[in-house]
Amino acid sequence: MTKDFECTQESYAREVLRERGLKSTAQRLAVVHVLHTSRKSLSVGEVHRGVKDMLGATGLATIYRTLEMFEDLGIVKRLHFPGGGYGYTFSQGEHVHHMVCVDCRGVFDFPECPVESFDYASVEKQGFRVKNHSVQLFGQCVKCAEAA
Amino acid sequence: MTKDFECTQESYAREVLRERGLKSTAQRLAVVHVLHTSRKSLSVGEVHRGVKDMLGATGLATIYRTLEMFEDLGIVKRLHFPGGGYGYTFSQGEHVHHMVCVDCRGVFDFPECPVESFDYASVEKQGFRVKNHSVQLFGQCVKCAEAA
DNA sequence: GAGCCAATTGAAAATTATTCTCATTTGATA
DNA sequence: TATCAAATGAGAATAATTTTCAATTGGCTC
Repeated sequence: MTKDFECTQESYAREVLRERGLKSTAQRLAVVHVLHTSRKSLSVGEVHRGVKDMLGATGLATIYRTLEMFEDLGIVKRLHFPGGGYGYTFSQGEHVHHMVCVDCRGVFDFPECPVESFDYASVEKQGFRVKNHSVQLFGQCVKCAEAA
Repeated sequence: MTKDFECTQESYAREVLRERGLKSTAQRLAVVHVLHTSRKSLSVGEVHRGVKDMLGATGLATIYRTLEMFEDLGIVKRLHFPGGGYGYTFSQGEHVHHMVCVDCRGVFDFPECPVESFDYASVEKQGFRVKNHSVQLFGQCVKCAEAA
């Protein structure tokens, strides 16, 4: 693996992997590169294609394995679309939520957490202990709005 | 179809279907019954099993078709679990969000919307027009907490 | 820099999930 | 109760995901 594509995001991934005793393989770093240079969320197949463009023949199973593992490590987020289907987006572990354009599947961050100030009292009095949450906004980005 | 299982939820579904010129078939009403009498979200397969228990042999394709259609009609909601996979829960069209127990996949409603008071300004100044949103809380319900 | 070893990968098979097709059945309406 | 478009069932077809296992490779040590 040359250093052609090295950047903050990859160093971050390397670091997280190293901490866990996992290897920073060319395939894994390519997944990071493909995802973080894309402004839209990518399907498994799209990530696969991107990685193949960088490295040549790459097993699809590796992509599945990597994405699942990265999700556990907080390196990527899986976003689900209203009509079904899902995609992955790069995520540097921070608490960030996403807006997804339902037309182009573009992903836009919003760092404020709308749920943060929410009073869980009413909810927790049922005895439910909230561990984490998922918030996604859906709509249309500027470009797609103009195109329509 | 006997009236054995008739109830508010089914009348509601009948009504929605009629409004759209769709038929209230035994299979569709059974899907409603199975989902709304379950306190946990059900996978496609679980809905299928439930419907077969009520009606006998039923095509799996019908279950897929029905659930997809019901989602469009707002009669059911599809919930995605953190580790992957998803399930359906009955939903009477109201704006309700859900807490999902990650152990038993039980579903608990919370009618207040944590996102309602959120100020979209920061987000919309990027030109993104928010159309709708998805909020899910994950955690542990009382029973599963006690069992653990 | 070479050698070692467990971790990782690729390729294909296996499994699982989902959609499609089309002949048959059924609900809603008259 | 006759009619007919809508809906279903069964299974084939397709797509998505996981598993298996031999071959490769990254990160160490020397």
